[in-house]
Amino acid sequence: MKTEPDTFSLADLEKRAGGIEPWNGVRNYQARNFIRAMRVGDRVLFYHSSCEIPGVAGLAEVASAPRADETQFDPKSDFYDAGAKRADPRWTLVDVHFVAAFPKFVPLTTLREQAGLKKMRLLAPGNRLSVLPVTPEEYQLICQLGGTKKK
DNA sequence: GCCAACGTTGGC
DNA sequence: GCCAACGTTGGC
Repeated sequence: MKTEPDTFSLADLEKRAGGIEPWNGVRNYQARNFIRAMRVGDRVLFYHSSCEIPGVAGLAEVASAPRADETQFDPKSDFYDAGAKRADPRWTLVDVHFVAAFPKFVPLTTLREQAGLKKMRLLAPGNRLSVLPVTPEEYQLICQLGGTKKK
């Protein structure tokens, strides 16, 4: 899951009550569908984008079932969607729970050097999705690069 | 700040 | 349903 650290970083997540934040504001159908496939306990790589050194900052996990993103119904929200209906919500979120900051930040440049990550969705040209699937192998390799024992 | 990539919108 | 225009993302 991607976030701009200037807006909301892994350190910000850790400081939240219980280390939990509802991941609102996703407004792309493909990304939404990935969220809808999430289950409690799913592991998350926490990626910092649009910053000085983009890369994976650490680990989080899914802490709720997918549910309606309330900001779609709030006219005052930046994420308001006039076309979204209560009876059939258009946009979905999960709660994200802090797990750990990597002892070693894993920059995007390092990810690109890995033979084992050639097919990773995050590294595909023109990728713009804020939520992307990761294979267990990719997850494990990136944990090793980050200096965290695999879980 | 630039630009490539891609999603969305809206005219037809 | 096509496609040009436009907006956004995000690395560099």
